[in-house]
Amino acid sequence: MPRIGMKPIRRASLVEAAIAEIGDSGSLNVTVSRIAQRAGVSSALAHHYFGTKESILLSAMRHILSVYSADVRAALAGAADHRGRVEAVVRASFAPEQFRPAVISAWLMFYVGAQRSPETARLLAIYKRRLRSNLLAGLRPLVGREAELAAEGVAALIDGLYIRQSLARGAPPDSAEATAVVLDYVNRVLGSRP
Amino acid sequence: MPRIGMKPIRRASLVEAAIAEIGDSGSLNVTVSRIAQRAGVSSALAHHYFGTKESILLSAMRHILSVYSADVRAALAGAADHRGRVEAVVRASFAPEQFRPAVISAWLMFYVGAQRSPETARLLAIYKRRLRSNLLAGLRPLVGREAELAAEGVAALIDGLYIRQSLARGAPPDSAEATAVVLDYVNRVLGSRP
DNA sequence: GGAAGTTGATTGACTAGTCAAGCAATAATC
DNA sequence: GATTATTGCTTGACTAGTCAATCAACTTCC
Repeated sequence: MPRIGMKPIRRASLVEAAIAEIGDSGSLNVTVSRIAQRAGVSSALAHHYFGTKESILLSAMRHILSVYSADVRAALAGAADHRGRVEAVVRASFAPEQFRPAVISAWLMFYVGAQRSPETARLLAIYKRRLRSNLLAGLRPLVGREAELAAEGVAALIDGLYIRQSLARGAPPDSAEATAVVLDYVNRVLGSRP
Repeated sequence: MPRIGMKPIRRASLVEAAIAEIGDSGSLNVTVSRIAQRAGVSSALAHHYFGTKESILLSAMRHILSVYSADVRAALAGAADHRGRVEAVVRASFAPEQFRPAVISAWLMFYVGAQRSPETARLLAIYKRRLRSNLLAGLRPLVGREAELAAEGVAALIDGLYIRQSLARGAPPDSAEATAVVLDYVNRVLGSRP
């Protein structure tokens, strides 16, 4: 049943299947066969479209990062002031679409992958830089040179809450509580300033 | 050259080699052969003493956790008041002996392992509970029911700083800065209370 | 007829775990 | 004090299994 124009469809469904598979198996059992099977195709086809397994996983990572970036941009667009911008970044980070088991597992796997794959490390470094930059843009006008320390703290807090959630398999992620923890920190940093 | 009484020596050196190997290769390349080779023995010997690969890795984890526990206890013993106890836990968490590349990589691997190994998850849950309990003991007398949120924040901050450091391969971990970030948070929570 | 899409079967590399045998130090026996 | 048995230690070679990647062939569309 070969229909023309399947390339983007297959690529998308394989990427989706890879993320789901990572989420289910906890990131190490992911074989190309399993990903392909979940996407409803043969493993050979996965290789046909991606070449290597690493390429599939990198595409999955790029997909997650780009969805996250879009969410952050959308949240920032609706923010009224500096404080609002910081809160927007935090809320976007824990939006239910992001803060769900499959994506959380995928993030953990990215950190592992970055240990050996330079391309994974590069993508993660871009995320890290962008997050820091977004936070600083909101914080610096409000707290001046304290901003650096605070941005580092907020970023680490976000990453830490993700990683801790990955441990609680079974318990569904609680976006509201995670957001509350980070915003509490932000409030302490900003105090009652404008 | 078989001398009697080698069992504890071999077990210790294999555990040490496992941690070093995890640190070098970033946690996934660790094969029993490599661990054994680094410890200067054959892979069969590693199986003789540990039975399974998982058992080697669990022993490595237990070793790291027990050293960390001892460090925390020692730091707590020297603390004068509640605030000192919280600071002691934080400082112990980033003591140079703990906060070094091999151990940081090992922690990352524990989180990954916990996804599938119930025993790993159990050990990590114990660590999580103990950390929380240590923090609460110091925080609760000072901030009452705000303590829960603060303890969760401090714990996530510690985990997050570890995970972020795992990314900075090459750059040596900066214990002082990590400690400063967390203590800054603690100070904001405690304010200028006694 | 050619191009795009797809797969079953295969290959080659790697790995955890097993096994039987060999070696050195101690203990038992005379 | 010398011989022998026992025990702990160690290994090379092997098994069985997995997985990424390749290939040759088949199918449908234009």
